[in-house]
Amino acid sequence: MEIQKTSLVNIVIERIKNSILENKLKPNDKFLTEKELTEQLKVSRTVVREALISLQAVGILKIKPGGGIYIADTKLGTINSILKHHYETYGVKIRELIEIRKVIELGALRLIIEKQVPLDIQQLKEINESYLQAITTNGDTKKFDRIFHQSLIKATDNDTFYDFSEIIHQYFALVRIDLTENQDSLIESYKQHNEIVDAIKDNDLLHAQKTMTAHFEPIFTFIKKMEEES
Amino acid sequence: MEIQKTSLVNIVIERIKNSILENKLKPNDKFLTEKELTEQLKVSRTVVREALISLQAVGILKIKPGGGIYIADTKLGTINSILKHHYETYGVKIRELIEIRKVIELGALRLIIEKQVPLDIQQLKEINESYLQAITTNGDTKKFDRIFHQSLIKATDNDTFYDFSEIIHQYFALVRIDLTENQDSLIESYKQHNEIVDAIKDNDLLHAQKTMTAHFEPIFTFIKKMEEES
DNA sequence: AAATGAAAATTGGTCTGACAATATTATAAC
DNA sequence: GTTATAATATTGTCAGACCAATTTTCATTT
Repeated sequence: MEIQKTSLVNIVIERIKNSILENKLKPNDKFLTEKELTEQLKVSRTVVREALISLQAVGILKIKPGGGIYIADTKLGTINSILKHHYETYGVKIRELIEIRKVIELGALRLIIEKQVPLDIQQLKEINESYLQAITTNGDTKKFDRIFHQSLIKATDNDTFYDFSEIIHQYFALVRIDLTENQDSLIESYKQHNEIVDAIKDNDLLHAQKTMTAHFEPIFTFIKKMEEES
Repeated sequence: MEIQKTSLVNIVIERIKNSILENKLKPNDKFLTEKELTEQLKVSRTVVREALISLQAVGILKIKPGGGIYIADTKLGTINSILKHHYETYGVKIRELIEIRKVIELGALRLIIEKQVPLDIQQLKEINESYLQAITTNGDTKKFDRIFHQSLIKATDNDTFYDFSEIIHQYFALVRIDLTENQDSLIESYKQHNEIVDAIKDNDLLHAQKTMTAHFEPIFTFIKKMEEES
């Protein structure tokens, strides 16, 4: 007997959601005001407000004090706060998150090669060269490393996969991890990036995945050491 | 300048979250009542209610009319409504979701074998036998198929991976897909299940993944046919 | 003493009206 | 035309009231 009691607020929430879909409203579009909603839906302002706040909480609407109500522009962004709570509440292990990242990256390689998606090899190489330059000039290495891996995920021609990958990444960002990387290990990463791209070009999934696995090795040994110390 | 103006409601939300963490409240624990919160936090009932509703929307609290406020027991469950919106708003392709499922399942096999987690082979076999019985007696085949795959994910010794896998599964459940399966194809699935288990037992990752890939083949061809028709 | 059931108290749901804080728009001054 | 200021619109917060659902209390019955 899992019957949901339909409160007025829930009804209003559904109506608003439908209204958004029916009117094909896009992110940052202006929505109706509280006043308009109370008049159209013929419910109290209280109910309207609670519905709006609820929809804002799950990232569908964005309420601007004094400025009106808008369609939120974050695709799956509000999941962040939920993940934060999940992370704080349940004892999430760093190792778990890294394993998931590895699954995603290896999976991306498989999708790219198996599906034979058109891939801009040159662009990947260029990103990696920027990565190298950041390494040699003490630049923002993490930025270009992230762009490289993001590009791989994007290349899978699977937007939903990319969205979830981003979620995992943001989840991962909750964890402070101080992996001190010296220049040598960074250059090794650079070489691995190139090796992965070449393997993709050659449709050599095994080689690509093997290199990616090696790419993950340092962080796994780091985690293992951390776990042993604690 | 992305400074968030801290409305009273947001402050109350943070306080309540902290309160939950500090008091180490667990799912289904009873929380404070609206009255108690208004008195403790010295804000109006309106603010308290809007904060509570917001926290309910993201799956942290559960409000029972007349019965009080409780800590919600859904780990990442409330993400569902967000995913539903995501699915309805952005044109999510079924193919994308299946590809993600494949990445997860293949990743699970890798984790199981590479990490050499202790695995109850016998139990997996038994689940699969229940699957076979369901096939031959026109029983609930989907149920046991799901249990089998769930067990594999669980066996990775990675709770977070399992949680995300469940999210994807629930996302997938949004899609109505009528893949008519005859007895023969179901029995083929049963055999593949067994083959996968045996491959795991033999630490043969390649074989396990190859079989799993074959296991996914029917649904991919089905999707391809669907896409061609539309 | 235990079980039943009605009454009372508690708790969340909705409504109304008011005023404050913020953002937008219109107006006036230059 | 631009800028500064005032007026308006919109969301934020508050208070009080009543309704609906649940829980508790307690008298009644067995």
